[in-house]
Amino acid sequence: MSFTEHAVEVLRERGYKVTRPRKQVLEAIEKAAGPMSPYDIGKMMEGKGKHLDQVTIYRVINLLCSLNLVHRVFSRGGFVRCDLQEEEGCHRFLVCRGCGHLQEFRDEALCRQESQVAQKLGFQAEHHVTESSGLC
Amino acid sequence: MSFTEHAVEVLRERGYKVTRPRKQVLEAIEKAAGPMSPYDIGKMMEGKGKHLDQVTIYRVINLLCSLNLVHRVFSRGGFVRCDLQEEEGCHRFLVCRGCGHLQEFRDEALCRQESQVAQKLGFQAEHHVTESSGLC
DNA sequence: GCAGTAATGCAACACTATTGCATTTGACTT
DNA sequence: AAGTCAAATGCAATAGTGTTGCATTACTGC
Repeated sequence: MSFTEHAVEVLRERGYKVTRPRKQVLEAIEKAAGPMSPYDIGKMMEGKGKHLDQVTIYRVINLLCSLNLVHRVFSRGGFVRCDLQEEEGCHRFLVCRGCGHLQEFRDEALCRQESQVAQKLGFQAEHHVTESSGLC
Repeated sequence: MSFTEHAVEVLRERGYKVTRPRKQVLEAIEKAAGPMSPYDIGKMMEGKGKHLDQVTIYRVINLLCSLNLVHRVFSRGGFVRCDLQEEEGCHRFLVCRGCGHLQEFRDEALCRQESQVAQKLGFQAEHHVTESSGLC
């Protein structure tokens, strides 16, 4: 099952309508090589002769983020598909400053340790996002 | 020695001129309760009757970032003073989703472990940024 | 196919960020 | 204390990011 197909199922399960714009945004993100900004998606659609309003794109992306179907990559100013839905609360990106390659992964131990250190500082952590840059 | 005073010394040491705009941006960030965006800084200055061009603010902030004097907080869209210059390559923020309180800290062990996990994935990490949300 | 609501499109607006070029000014010399 | 000059700023222009309110459209369930 493709990323988009899976996401469509999640939308349905949660009671959200499966609309043309939502499918288009999902497909754009699925096919993209790297993070896509809302603007990128709009331009891509325009290029294909299918106009999508930017406001709609923002709203769709917000929804997809809240459903953990896509993740924002801060350091790249865009969004990527998320294929690691099992766990929540923690995700990490490796971003290569050479080729731009991006890899997402999770690590339970790291996540636990992070929360522990936060706790020692009097903080109840719920969610961690780590972005590492370097060379792949 | 205040944050601004220290930063001014660093600028001088590194051969950068100590200008009125640079001091103003430093003071704005020093006094701020939370992260300041370039726009915030511009408005703050305007409020005090001291105009500062936005382009200048962006350029000053870029310089301060490159000198590790301020850090960007992605999840808040702003910049905070950095008082932990000793180590480089790794920094972490705890952001309280209740009161908005922000705390920066470092943890060598966590940083090492992160790099190790990255290495196992074939990635030579140079820099990590983690932002954790939760409750303080 | 129809009804009703959720979602979209549009208009408008505010903030983020960058480039090129003319002008100014801080640091250094004398 | 005044002069030099490269570095830094200000301005104009431009493009991308992100949000709100409201009228219209189109999915979903019947």
